[in-house]
Amino acid sequence: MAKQELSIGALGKLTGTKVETIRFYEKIGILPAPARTAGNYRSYGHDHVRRLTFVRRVRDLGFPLETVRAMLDLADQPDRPCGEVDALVLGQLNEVERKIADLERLRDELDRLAHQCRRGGRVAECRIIEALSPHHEDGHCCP
Amino acid sequence: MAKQELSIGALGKLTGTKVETIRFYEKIGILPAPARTAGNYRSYGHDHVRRLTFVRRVRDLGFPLETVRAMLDLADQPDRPCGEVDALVLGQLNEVERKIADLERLRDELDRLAHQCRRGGRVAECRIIEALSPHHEDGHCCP
DNA sequence: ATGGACCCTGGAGTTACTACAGGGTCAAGA
DNA sequence: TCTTGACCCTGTAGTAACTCCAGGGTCCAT
Repeated sequence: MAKQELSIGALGKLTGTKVETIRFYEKIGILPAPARTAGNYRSYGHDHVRRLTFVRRVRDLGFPLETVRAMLDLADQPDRPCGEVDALVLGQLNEVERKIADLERLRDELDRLAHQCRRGGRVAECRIIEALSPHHEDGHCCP
Repeated sequence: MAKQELSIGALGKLTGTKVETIRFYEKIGILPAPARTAGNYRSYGHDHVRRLTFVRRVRDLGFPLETVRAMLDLADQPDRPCGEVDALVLGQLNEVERKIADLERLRDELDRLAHQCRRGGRVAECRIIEALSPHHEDGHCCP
């Protein structure tokens, strides 16, 4: 395989992705089909690494593939009328901020648990459910 | 339905959860089976609201049900030997912090896009993929 | 007493992977 | 040169976490 070019297995290792998942992303159009070697092996370049890393991270943050696709479209052709882009960007900004807030509450409680553990040898009380309960600005509920 | 008690539809609305999903969580043991009315309707109380809200939020943050289950177990019986609990808590603390870092980079780029849009009428350039690419401490890859 | 909104169970469909089965490619070593 | 083990190919089937639908019962406001 030519220098700079990666086999599917190498790409998988670099990005923490299963080989089957990479082929799946190609099939559904999330990743562009790469060049092939003489022996019909897929051959990836650095932009594939970046794109796949992005996809995997956004998925790991709980966004569906549909959202990933919208973000990739934005990156692929950013010179589109602003109205189209704006609602998308603002909506996602909103969701990102909600997730950050939830994760911070989760982190604080996990932190507390870790310290409590180290002191008493037992956890004794765990408020992890309360950390992400109603009252903390409800987010997506209640009419 | 007695005061304080909710039908499955009401619980769904309160927590932003589909009725079918609630029944699914009951079947796989994430939510305890609630009391039934004379007419065989499920009847939920306030602890169900809190528990389900927690489950939905943790899922929305990209954690699998297996992790949700582990967290719920921790909440249900926190008085367990610390060694057991510690690895779990620290591992999750780690993941939570990685997610927060990724979300903050995503937020910064979305923010930039929103402002760029408002100024030029076009987005012109979008670095959203770069925001979650390698280099930014790789996270879960590279041997 | 009846029509519409809501509930029940059980089973099929969807999304996003994940794991084979059956076979070809390739580099290293006997 | 030949072989053998690691890796690749396509295609299909299985899994996780929902989501939808069919066929039927409950509830209550008119």
